[in-house]
Amino acid sequence: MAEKASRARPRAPADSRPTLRSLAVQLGLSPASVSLVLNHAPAAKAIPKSTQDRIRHAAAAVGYRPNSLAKSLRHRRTLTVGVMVPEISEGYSALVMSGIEDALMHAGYLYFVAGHRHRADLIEEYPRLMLDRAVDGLIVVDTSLRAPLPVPVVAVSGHDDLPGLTNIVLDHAHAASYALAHLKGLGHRRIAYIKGQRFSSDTAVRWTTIREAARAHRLPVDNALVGQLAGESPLPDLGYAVTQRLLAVRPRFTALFAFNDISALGAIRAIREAGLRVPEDVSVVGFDDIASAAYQNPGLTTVRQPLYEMGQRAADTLVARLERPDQPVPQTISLEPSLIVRGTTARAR
Amino acid sequence: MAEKASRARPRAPADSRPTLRSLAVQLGLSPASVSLVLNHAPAAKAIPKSTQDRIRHAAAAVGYRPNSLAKSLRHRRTLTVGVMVPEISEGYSALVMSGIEDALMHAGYLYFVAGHRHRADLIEEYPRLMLDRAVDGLIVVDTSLRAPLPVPVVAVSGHDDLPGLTNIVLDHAHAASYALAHLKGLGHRRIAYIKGQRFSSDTAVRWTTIREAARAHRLPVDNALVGQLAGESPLPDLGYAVTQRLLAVRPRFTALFAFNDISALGAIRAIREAGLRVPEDVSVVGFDDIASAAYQNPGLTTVRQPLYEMGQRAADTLVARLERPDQPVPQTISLEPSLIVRGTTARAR
DNA sequence: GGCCTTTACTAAAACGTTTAATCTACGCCA
DNA sequence: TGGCGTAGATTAAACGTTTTAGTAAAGGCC
Repeated sequence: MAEKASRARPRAPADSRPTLRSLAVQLGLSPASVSLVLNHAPAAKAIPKSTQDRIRHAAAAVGYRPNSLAKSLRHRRTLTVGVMVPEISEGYSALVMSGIEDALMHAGYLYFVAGHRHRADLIEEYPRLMLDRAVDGLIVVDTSLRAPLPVPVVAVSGHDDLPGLTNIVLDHAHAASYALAHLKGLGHRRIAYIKGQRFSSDTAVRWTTIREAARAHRLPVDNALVGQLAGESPLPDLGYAVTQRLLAVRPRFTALFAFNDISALGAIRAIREAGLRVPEDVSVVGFDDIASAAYQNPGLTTVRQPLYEMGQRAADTLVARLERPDQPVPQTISLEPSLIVRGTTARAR
Repeated sequence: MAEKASRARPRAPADSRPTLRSLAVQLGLSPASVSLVLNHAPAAKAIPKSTQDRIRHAAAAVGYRPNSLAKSLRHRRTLTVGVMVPEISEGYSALVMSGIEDALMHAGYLYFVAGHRHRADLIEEYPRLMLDRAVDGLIVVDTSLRAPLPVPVVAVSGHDDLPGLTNIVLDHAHAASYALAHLKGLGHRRIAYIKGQRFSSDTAVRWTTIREAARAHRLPVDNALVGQLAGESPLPDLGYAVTQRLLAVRPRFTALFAFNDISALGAIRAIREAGLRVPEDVSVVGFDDIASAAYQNPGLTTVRQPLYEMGQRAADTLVARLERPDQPVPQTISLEPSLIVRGTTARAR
């Protein structure tokens, strides 16, 4: 069957995979015919069943797998997308990526990942690198884009208005309202807030909607009780630092609404170190509902973002845009938050 | 300067990037010359400085970026590697990936990510998909490989002995010894253990080394106090379930050594729900030192794996193997654990 | 003036596909 | 006999690079 092992072969060194051409030679056919058949091209119907079978069997026998670089070069699409996140090693991005992964794999795409750590040069550079690799589209997570890109882009928690960009966002008005209604219902009036870092793409909307919700619920917002995360660390230390400052303000707040779960954890630590108990003395509400929120002690009360779904939705939307480029580009897709009440909130005393 | 906008261009439609050929045409040169110059090929020294400058300026002016599919097709290397992890959305993989990312980016590589969730079919399938995309090599994290692959592979926490495979491992003997010495020093003798899932690549070594360390420290190991994680969940629930069963065994254990931090968190919850305090009544030691371990309440005492470094080391090793294929393949690279004592361990009472 | 060397490039094949256009042999019909 | 349609393929260009082997012209040397 197979050719006898020969010391000097003309083509196809042992280490490289069979190619369309080598397969064709072996079959005594042209690469064109083999290609037509293996791709179920319409033109292949001119080729008799018997030959088709011969081709398919041979392909299976030698384990032929098409070289996708060559395919992509020809087709001008790679079935590959790029994903940009601030950090890989962090609850928020990780959950979103999880959703992205499932949806992309299901659609037959592979993806590159790049973590830019909010460094402006990398936010410029990575899209270029990925475009060089001919990605068909891009998903950016919690990353604000300056200029439009020459491929379809979907932004998770993005709020930029750029041509060719679809934003997947949370309904922040509802989110703020849920949290404040909950705290108000527990009797809290003096509430501290931690805003996000300036580079975080949700920071602005979140704060705007919080103030609107506070007004709607007739809750005062004391500027002295508004802190802001400063620094690049993806760890709770930033929330810890801000909270220490907020704790110095008198009269003391009875509840705190953090920008995210990570900073809420830091806040809780600061509160405890100040000799106060959570939730008996101070209630804390986080944001995101990252995986570890449920396993804190006590469990963290938080506004849940459907992060996995947001990732999934982003990937599905991108794939849809890639497969049907003639369809209109969705501008904004909004998802609903929910309030997860656990153990860090209690009635004000 | 630029050609006037014309309705019907022969080549290079507006939406596609300039190519080497279009650049050459524009310069009145052959693609060969342009390629030689832009790549600083040795043969380019025959080309006068003036022409070189002309080429480089034109390239910069039109923003020429080489098509890397074409390059890769020609060079038979893509500067791309594949990374396989069990879960993306989890502390362990996330930290390792972080290290991988930094090292790979630094070396000029991009990478695909695939999360297989320990499904055997995906563990088979993903390497194929990535090889189809012509990755130069593969990094697998906490994933056991059945068959050798036709590209260099580095495994983080891998213990398989396959040709072409480099394993990055922890010194498990030291890890076990540190933890048990610590517990023994606190007066614990009755210690419960949680083993990892069967599919976890560290499970076997870890347990072997724990028993050896126990013998060395003259600590008894009561089989009734040995549990094993069962199930696929990457959440603390598995540790919670196992610990509930272990808590039923009398006389009760005074300390527990969990397979990882995630399961330790579940264990702590179970212990508290049984009305016991951590660490006053029961000490708990985790493993890994994932990011959230430090921010538990109290902070989790754990055996730290240098996960970031392991990822970095894996990527560096892979790149080295790719760039110098003639060098011998390192079989095993071992890194040192350390014991991080926080608040979940205390003197036995 | 003849020969050699250097300078400044170019031609063309190759990487592995896809696909529109073309070809050949055959059978059939008028 | 000539013409035509069709089955069953093939050819060749194209995707965008790289790289070896070449070539034409100019300059140097005797």
